[in-house]
Amino acid sequence: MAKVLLKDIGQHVGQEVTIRGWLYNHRSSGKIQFLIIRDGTGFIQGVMVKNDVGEEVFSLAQGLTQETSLEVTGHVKEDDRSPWGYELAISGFEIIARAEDYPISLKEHGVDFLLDHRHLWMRTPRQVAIMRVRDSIIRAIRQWLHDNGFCLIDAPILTPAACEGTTTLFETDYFGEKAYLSQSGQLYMEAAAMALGRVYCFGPTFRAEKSKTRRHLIEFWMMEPEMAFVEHDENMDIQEELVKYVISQILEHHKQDLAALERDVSRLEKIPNMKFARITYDEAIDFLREKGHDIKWGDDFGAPDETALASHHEGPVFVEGFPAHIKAFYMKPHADRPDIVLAADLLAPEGYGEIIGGSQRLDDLDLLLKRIKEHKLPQQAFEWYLDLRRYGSVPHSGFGIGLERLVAWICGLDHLREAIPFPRLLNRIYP
RNA sequence: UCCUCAGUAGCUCAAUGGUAGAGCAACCGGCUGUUAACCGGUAGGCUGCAGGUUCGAGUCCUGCCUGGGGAGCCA
Repeated sequence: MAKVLLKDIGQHVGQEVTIRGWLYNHRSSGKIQFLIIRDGTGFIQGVMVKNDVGEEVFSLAQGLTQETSLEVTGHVKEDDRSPWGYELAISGFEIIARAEDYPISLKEHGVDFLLDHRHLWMRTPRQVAIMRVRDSIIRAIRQWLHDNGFCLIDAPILTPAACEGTTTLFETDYFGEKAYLSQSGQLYMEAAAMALGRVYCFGPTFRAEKSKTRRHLIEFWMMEPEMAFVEHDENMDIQEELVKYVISQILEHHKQDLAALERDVSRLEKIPNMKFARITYDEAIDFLREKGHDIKWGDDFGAPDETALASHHEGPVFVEGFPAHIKAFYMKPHADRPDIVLAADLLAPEGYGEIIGGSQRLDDLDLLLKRIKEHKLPQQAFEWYLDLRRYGSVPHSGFGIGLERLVAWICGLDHLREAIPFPRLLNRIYP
């Protein structure tokens, strides 16, 4: 008997097959039962008729509970009455393990309850769709980077000091010395870019901030490309191409998942063929002041500011040329205007906020030393980083993509916690 | 840290200061095409915790705890 995955069930119409999975839902009538079975790759409606399987099998099936694991044998048929297009006319089944009192019903649940049961919540169709899209987003980014000459370089997770020195770090004990969980692999990528030219890292990052909004996670995944001999404008060109490639790949391969998520794809479909808007920080401030926002030159954007800027554009928008004092120490100043830096944030449309932050890096040793002092950073911890400027410094640029924000935008999620399998949130580390 | 909302059955929610209820899930029964099936029945509660006001508190007051949404910060 052929053991078949549900994603391939269409190739077995007319055949007797065996499937293995879990009971998603069960409806019964006096002499006919409907068993909705999922196996991780798809769903199918199993139909069991009392006259076909006999009294004993039929009554055993009556007592099946939600999420009981099963091996089911039957005849595959096309049928429009099934929501999945195919049906299995069940001839027999075996219980692998009976589930007791499954907590997640098909009705609505609250956020707190679902997060406490994330390990089971994952089984629901919506969450499965998100995880599949997430997987493909990661693959698409890797594919594009690989095709464009980038080499994957893994950055360390345990680090001796703050990479950027600003945000709060998770402290841990490193054989009697203080160590910190990485909040960025960027500085290490700069070293790697001097070795291999074009590199990137992809790993978890940790921010011990008391952030409690839909746009924040304590632990999230970031992709950080870094490129030697690439300057500010080309940096943005590369980001734009990468984002367009990812969107087009997901639209091509995940129509069904996006439909399951009830994602309106009409706005996404325009992205690959459009030119991303680029505005300067100066223009952004003027625009926001015209709109009545309480902001002046030199201020950083708040969430409502970002939303206003993004909603004024149909697609993603780059904001470039930020005041130096609100940005990180390693960013290169503009040649004619030393008060601003060659940095750009990419804001996603539809209120999803900043998905990429990038900049050209400061390649001048003396200026970098000065910035480290200004930011009151321990110079000794950055000696290796300063070496990159001592031994053949070159212009270079890079950026960081927040994976979960990209997933949330593409899937149309209203909270980042659904964009990662096991979210770490403020005061929540279970399960 | 601040602002704001909430906490009642396993889950989602009701209940003018006056005997704590429904739907779903569980269990029992009915139904040959169900689509979060439907119909009938059974069981299920120290109303987040601690005080207070009151003849009487799920409801009003105070404090605490837990969680949601937002701000700041960021990807």
